[in-house]
Amino acid sequence: MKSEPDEVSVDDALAASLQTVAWTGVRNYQARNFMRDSMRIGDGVLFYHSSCPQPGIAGIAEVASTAYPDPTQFDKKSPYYDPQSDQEHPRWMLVDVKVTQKTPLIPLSTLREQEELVDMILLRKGNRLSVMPVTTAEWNFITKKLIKKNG
DNA sequence: GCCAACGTTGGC
DNA sequence: GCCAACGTTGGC
Repeated sequence: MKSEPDEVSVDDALAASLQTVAWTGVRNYQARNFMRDSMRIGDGVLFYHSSCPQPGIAGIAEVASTAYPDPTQFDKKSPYYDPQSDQEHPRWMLVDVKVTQKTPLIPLSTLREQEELVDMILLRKGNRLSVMPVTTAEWNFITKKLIKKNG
């Protein structure tokens, strides 16, 4: 899951109550569908920092809620306000995300060097999804091989 | 700031 | 249903 650290970084999430943040602002149907249809509480999440000086994986998190309507779509003062959505039929859904571990940053350039990750959706040319699935093999490689356990 | 790639919109 | 125009994403 991608977040711009200027908006919500791993540190911001760790500082939040229960180290949990609502994943507001997703306004892409495919990304929404992944949250709405494919996520289960406890699923692992790679917390990715995008649109910043050092894009890359910055932490490990987990899905902390089932999907529910993104409140910012109804907030006229929010940059994510969507006048075409309505309370009875919310267009945008989100999940809560709980950060469990801040990791040393794994830069995008490092991810691209890994033979095991050539098929990652995140790394596909032109990919613009902010929420996308990770395979078990990719997850294991990243969390067990790339992320050095401290100590 | 640039620009490739993509998603959405809307006329037809 | 097609597709041009437009707006956005996001790395560089």
